[in-house]
Amino acid sequence: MKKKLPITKNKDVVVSWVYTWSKQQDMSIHEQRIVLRILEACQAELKGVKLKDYAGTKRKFEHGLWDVDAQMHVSDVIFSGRDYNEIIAALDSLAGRFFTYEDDEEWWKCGFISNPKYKKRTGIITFRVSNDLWDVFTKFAKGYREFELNKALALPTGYSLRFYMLMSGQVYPLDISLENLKDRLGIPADKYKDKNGKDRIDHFEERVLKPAKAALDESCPYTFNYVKVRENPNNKRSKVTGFRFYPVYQPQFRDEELEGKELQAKVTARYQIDSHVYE
DNA sequence: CCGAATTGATTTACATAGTC
DNA sequence: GACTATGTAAATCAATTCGG
Repeated sequence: MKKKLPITKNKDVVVSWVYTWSKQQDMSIHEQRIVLRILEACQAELKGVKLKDYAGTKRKFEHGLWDVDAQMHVSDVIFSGRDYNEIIAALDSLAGRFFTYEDDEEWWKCGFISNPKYKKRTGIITFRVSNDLWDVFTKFAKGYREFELNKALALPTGYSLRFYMLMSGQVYPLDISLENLKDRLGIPADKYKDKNGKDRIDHFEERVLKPAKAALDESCPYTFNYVKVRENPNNKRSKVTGFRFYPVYQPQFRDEELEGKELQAKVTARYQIDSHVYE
């Protein structure tokens, strides 16, 4: 029986992503990197780079019947030092997380990864990614250019990535309270406040909003503008309670449109391989 | 009573000092 | 050096008071 793969507009996938990701606020930076490495592999695949040859010998992503077998080196996830307790903690935690997908047609849920392994002393980690999840990742990766992905990997904070996820597919302006925004970005509620507990909007803007916006402006298909939302909208000096984000679509950075045909061919080719196996 | 000036409160921009 | 916390002055609006 041929498995019906979800055929959904990229936008829907991205929305699904945002939804899921927003629930992963406590995901550690190492877990995030693992997820991003998977995304990276999806992009490589989209670009037609054979996974086997991708990034040297240590990294492998091989398609199986139900899963993608992934192999990488600890240094792909943990940049400084190599404490295997850390990588085990990250794999363990990530294996306990679930991705939920929903569109008009179907609903499903699966773990981010399964069968995580760490070979001691070699620094090699392996795990499996479900084909369903891989498909979603692939579609998401289409909207996220490689350059920016690398930047996200390097960012210890990952704010820009979260903003991207927040704004992708967003059509209307989005109001978010300061508390909610901090929550979504994984910033402790008491950060960016002075000792009296008052918000320092200036710092928040400087350290969080501006860098994220700058990163997205530079290379992403979706970015945003924002204005401050005040307690009393008529009073320009009243307290800032949140922000209103205006999504900005930058089609010049959307390679899906330009290379759409090529990408479609690549993806379809793999689908056909999968289909063949299923039948 | 009504508008103008003063006072008060609050936010922001800029600066400075401390920390890893 | 990058980041954080704190301080201070300028900006600016709301409320109050003043003068006619």
